[in-house]
Amino acid sequence: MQDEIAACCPPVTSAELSETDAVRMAAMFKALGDPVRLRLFSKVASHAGGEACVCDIQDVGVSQPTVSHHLKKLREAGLLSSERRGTWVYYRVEPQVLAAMSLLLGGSAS
Amino acid sequence: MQDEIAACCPPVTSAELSETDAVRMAAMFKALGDPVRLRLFSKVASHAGGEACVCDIQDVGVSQPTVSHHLKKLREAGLLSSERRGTWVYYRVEPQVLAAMSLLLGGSAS
DNA sequence: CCCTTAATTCGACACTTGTCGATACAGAGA
DNA sequence: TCTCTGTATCGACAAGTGTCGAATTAAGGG
Repeated sequence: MQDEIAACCPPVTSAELSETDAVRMAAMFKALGDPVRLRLFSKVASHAGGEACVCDIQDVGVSQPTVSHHLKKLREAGLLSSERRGTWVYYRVEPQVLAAMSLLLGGSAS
Repeated sequence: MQDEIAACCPPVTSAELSETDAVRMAAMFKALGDPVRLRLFSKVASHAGGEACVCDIQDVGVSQPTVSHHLKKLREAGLLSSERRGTWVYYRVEPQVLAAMSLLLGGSAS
């Protein structure tokens, strides 16, 4: 298992990143590089059941369109996935991507 | 040991980030959110002896002033430290910060 | 001193990003 | 079908970012 993680990348301390890998990984880090986005991500990640409705997490001090915009960015970066169920849209964390980032930074895969 | 790491933060999956912690951590992720910067960081981190002279790592496809600019950003984010020795300036990774990010993403501290 | 090499700082500019209000879309119920 | 609530998209704009060439500082060697 975890083939996708193995694909990219070993810890930064062990080998130099290729340009392509750097582009891929930088996009993920960039997605967490905004305080509002990081908080949204954190709210989803720590929410009971592993998923959260937008309505559960949208209290981060910015307007509703801005929340939606940031969630889209997190989705495009592959960090979150979304699913509509009835009126509500639920977001959940993509664990492989999270693990890949953690691994790159030198931690063990969770 | 690792008091600074413990100070910020437990894994995202275990608790929601405060606004202040989100600002602190987002700044670190942001620093790695550029491909050129991530490559520079990777080159320093994987360099023999745990440190690298600017001249060792400046071949990343952008001009030398741009390299210097990115290294400054990484320094300001606390990810790298620098020291001048004679003509050359050496950069090295700050391990606590790296560990804090990895921990936040759910990996074990390295 | 002057010259050479290493690295940073400066000034400028195109491009990206975060934010908002207004608007549109989706589903559930009356 | 009309309305209400939840979410996404649009259009606009100020602020931030990555990049460069030119100029500057730092250190060493003639």
